[in-house]
Amino acid sequence: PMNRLSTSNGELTITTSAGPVPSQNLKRSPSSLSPNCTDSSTADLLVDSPNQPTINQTSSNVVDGINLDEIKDFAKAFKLRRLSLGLTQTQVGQALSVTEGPAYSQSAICRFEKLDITPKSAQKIKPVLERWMKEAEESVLNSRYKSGQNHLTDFIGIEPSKKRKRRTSFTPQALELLNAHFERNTHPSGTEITGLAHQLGYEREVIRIWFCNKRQALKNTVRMMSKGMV
Amino acid sequence: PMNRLSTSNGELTITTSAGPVPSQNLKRSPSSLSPNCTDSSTADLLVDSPNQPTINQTSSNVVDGINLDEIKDFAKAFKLRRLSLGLTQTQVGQALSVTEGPAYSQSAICRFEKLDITPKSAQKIKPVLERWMKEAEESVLNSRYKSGQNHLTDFIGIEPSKKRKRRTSFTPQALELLNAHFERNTHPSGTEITGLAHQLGYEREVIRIWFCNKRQALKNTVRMMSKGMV
DNA sequence: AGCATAAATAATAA
DNA sequence: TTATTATTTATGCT
Repeated sequence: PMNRLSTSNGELTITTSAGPVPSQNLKRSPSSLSPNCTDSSTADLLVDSPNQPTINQTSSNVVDGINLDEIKDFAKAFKLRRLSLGLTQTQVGQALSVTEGPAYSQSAICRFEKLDITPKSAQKIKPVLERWMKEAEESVLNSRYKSGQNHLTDFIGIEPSKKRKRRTSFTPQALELLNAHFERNTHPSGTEITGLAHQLGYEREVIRIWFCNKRQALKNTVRMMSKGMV
Repeated sequence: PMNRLSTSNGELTITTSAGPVPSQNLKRSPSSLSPNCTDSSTADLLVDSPNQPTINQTSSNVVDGINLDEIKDFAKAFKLRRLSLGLTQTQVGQALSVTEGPAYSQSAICRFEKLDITPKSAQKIKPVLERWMKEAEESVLNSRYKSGQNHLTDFIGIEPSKKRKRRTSFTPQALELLNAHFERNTHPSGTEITGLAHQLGYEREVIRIWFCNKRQALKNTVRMMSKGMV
């Protein structure tokens, strides 16, 4: 059947700050070039002894004196906390390589959360993640008592989430003009559209689409009103 | 400065079940054909009154007698809960269209979470989402006392967590051909994709995705080069 | 160590 | 609503 985790924890209480949800983002690890075939690696985290089963492959609860249930619970809690902080695996990984040295890639975080690692490896990483989680929490808590601006940023050590490229947004002036036009004529000619675009400094296509969507909206409004839904 | 939410909530307590984290998944809305210019839409949720600012654009706390802070808090809580249940926007959307009628697409959920909607719209959707969240919670709680297998499935109404597709690896020959195509045309037509897929012996979808990712990579490269990061 | 990139999710343009 | 793009996550490989 489904490979279910044998975990059996009860509740998990999450405390999240009031601050602005630092919405996910951050340019991915520069897919820069120079694929230097890192030879000087120490690849210890993910490979300790050959062919050891990963945690999610084992069914027992204790292996080599390591409490797997505890690790499973922690992994879940960690992920949830990460999400509640609005952070990506990449961000955490980057933060960690600053704090803890360069051994915590996005991949490593991913594998830990999925428990796609051996018990020994997990045991080794766990305290690092615990420490980080604790600090992250404090950082968030602090922000509550400080300026109100949360300081997770300092903590992360990187630019916080550059905004995703925003879709075109029209200025109120532009909207005014567009709406005025729309009232006169919901189907402007190609020439008119070009004129508007030029006059307002938007791409012609953007203006064209605006009229499409506007007509759609009008149609919906009419329909709703006729249904008494508005 | 940053557009911060003016929310001021305190804690948020999340209770998560023990069950297997229903890892995210679910095929996206079939990228099927027939780009029928849906005219018969009902698009009511997103358009109530013309040019009303969306919630995240307004700074006040109460508009039209609607408590925006409350909605903001709820939106956050909703997202967190959704994540803690391991559900995607798509899944919630699908579940809702079964329960509540066909007006809750992934996009709608996305917009609600981002508060990229007008207060009125939000007010209209909120109770639906609240109800759903409440039920989802109960469903999870129940599972604890029952067989141990959680019944969120019944509730969601869809297959839970299809396994992630195995990562395809392309042969050097295939890559050569694909790259050659890409250089000629980064946006192959449906027919071309089908042809390539057939010729190379891969699934059509795999080839389609390859081009998506390739375009993405190209864009990233260009962006970096223009920033002198390369 | 951990990159490169396939696959999946979220957001947005059309 | 649907199609596609923007971003994140996961994994094959060495």
